[in-house]
Amino acid sequence: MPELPEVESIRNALRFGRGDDPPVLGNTISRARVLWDRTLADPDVATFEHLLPGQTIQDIGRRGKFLIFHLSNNYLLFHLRMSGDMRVESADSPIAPHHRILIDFTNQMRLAFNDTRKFGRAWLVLDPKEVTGRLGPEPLDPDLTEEDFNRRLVERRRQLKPLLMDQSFLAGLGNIYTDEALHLARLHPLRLASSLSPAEASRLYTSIRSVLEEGIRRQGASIDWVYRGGDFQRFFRAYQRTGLPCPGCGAPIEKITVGQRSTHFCPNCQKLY
DNA sequence: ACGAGCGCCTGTCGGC
DNA sequence: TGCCGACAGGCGCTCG
Repeated sequence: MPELPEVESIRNALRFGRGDDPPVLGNTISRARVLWDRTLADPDVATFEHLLPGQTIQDIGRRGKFLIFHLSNNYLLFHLRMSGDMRVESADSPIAPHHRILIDFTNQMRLAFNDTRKFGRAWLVLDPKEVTGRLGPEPLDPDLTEEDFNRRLVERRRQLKPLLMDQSFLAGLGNIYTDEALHLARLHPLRLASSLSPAEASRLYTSIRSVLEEGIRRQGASIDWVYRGGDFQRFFRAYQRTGLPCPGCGAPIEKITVGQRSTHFCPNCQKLY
């Protein structure tokens, strides 16, 4: 579900508002309710609901695919996994299907974590590194240089697709943006990272940044039945384009399975050897 | 270190 | 129309 650009778009909507939705930055929490216990990873429900009221949202950040609320005394983290979403609504509106956690504010608004498939998780902690400590670097971090990335890449003897989706290697890519980055870089998803030439590694570095930046610019992708407002799906080069012409050469896009995930690529532009 | 399989969940879609 | 399997933006676990 949401990958880095979608989480970043949600973060921006919560900070600055979007459409009719007001921002929640600066709001003070009046009440917290957990409607599906397993959504809360830590602490227990009673402690969570007790600690939140009175705290103010001082900032809203992101690390990889984690959304991070900086509160007065704690950090509140969400991982949206496959179907999670954040909704801002009136505090007295009816509880919609699949709402899992509700956070009411003193201004009569409410933040709802809606998650059809129940894979999403929330944490309330003193230090966000308790949750995000094992993540790899941020792909768009200016401090992540091409040299750093290429060095870490070619020392791994692993297929590119699963490596790029490994959050401890790089934080934020999922199935969509991995396929898009590999297509833009003209690299086969099964290529071993250690086999890349310096030029190929550089192409991958540039392509990852390019597709993530475009995703953010288009406010993410809206696919399946989970509409999020973004329209990056209209500009996919490979993802979910099986049989459609490659934007580079016109050959039909192929779909294979890699690491249990559907993988889309152009057999002409992205050769294995 | 790495890949494969599975579990966790609900909903949609296509084929029969 | 109804049923049934495949599949879906993720990740943690076990097992070779």
